[in-house]
Amino acid sequence: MPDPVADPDWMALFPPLQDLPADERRRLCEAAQAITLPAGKTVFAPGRPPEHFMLLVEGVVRVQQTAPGGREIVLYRVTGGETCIMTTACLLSHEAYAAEGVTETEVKAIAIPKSAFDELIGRSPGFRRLVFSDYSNRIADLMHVVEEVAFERIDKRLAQKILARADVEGEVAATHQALAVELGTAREVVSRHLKEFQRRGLVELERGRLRLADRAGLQAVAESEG
Amino acid sequence: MPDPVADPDWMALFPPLQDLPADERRRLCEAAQAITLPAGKTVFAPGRPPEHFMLLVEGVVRVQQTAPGGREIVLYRVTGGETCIMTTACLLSHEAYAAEGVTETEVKAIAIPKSAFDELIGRSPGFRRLVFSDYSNRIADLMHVVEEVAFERIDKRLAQKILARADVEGEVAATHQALAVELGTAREVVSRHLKEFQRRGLVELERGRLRLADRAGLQAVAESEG
DNA sequence: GCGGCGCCGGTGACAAAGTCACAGACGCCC
DNA sequence: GGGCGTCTGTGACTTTGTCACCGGCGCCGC
Repeated sequence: MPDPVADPDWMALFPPLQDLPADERRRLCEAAQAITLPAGKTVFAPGRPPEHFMLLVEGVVRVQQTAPGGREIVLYRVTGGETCIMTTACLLSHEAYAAEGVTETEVKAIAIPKSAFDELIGRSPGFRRLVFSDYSNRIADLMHVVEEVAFERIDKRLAQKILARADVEGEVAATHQALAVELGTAREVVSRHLKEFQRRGLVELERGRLRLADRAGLQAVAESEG
Repeated sequence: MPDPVADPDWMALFPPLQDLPADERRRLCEAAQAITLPAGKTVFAPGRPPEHFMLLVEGVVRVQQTAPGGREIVLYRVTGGETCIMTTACLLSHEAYAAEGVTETEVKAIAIPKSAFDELIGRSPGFRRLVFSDYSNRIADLMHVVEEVAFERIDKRLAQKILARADVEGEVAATHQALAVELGTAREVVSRHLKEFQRRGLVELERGRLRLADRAGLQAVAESEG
């Protein structure tokens, strides 16, 4: 029978932690602090050093970059069961944040003090794997962003994005501006392409939302070459 | 007096390793294997899983991405005293490479078997710091690339690049194609901008090389706004 | 109810960047 | 010297990004 102090609910999301001996789990749980953040809050931003290592339990954090000129681009999202790499990187190498993190939903997370993090990393091979694998995934995400931005056509990327963000009804709740930030482009560009999609009968547009009218057609655009 | 087996030359490049007790250093040195690669060799590429963790002792490895259409972009370079993150990431999370690594000079490196790497990571806080800090630096590099590609003008980036690659004489040995790959753009675009730089008296062009004629002028372009 | 204000989307004109096709120049090797 | 591959130049065109400005919509306070 599990010990409720050494096995809180959130720990189920992080299987590697369960490899730890019970007494270490207990110490970890005592050091950890559960926090809840509302949607739309800035979690981290350039110029604010973090103090804790973060495990995200529930919700979504969007990580994005803002250019001096005001244009923005979404880099990746952190969801439940993942660690916040930016925070980790800053904690471990004392560098400044180069990006900004914003909660997109209400977020529940576990904060672990740096000292406890260091100890865990040293003692638990599973925890190391967790952290390293999150790092690797972020690097893969970033390389994907580079590839998209540098080489792919906007219409293709836009089609991919709205297909990915559509709910089961085929509805996408996003302004043109929000989609532009996803792609790292300008709002006008998104507006024009959406207009063209509409002309071709691929989507129907409304203020602040759109509906997929021809999924197959959009798929064709999303998978088109060069 | 240092033990020549436990303190080979290359270890001086990796200070954290010197924190290890002498017997562990010795074991590490026995497990490690020094390798030398000629310039222009592909070190890793999508589809080939690595078997060793790599410490780069001397030389430069260029890491780049190739698009289906054949266009390429340089992501970052690995130099002496750094670890090869792509290799590490692949070793630790069993993912495929998403990029390609090519030696730009002759390269001397130390290969460490996965098992020895795991042990080191567990035992040496300094070694962990080394690996994590290399990870963080790569992430920072990649975010910088995203920012440049998504938001900066080509002429500005080109000016920065040739300033950075010029030797003390102000010479840059690179073809237009090579510069295009650095920036992730097309060769024609580079040719036209260089032509314009020449017209303005900023550079002198030759086949396969160019010379800075007006460093201050280029600097102005490199630092210009929007 | 009405007047602002801020966000949302639309548009035209233009500038910058990327694509395509092709041509000439240079270096090198036989 | 001829042939070949790489390097560079160029024109015409498409796509993307920028700028300036518009009207519409919703919301809030009065």
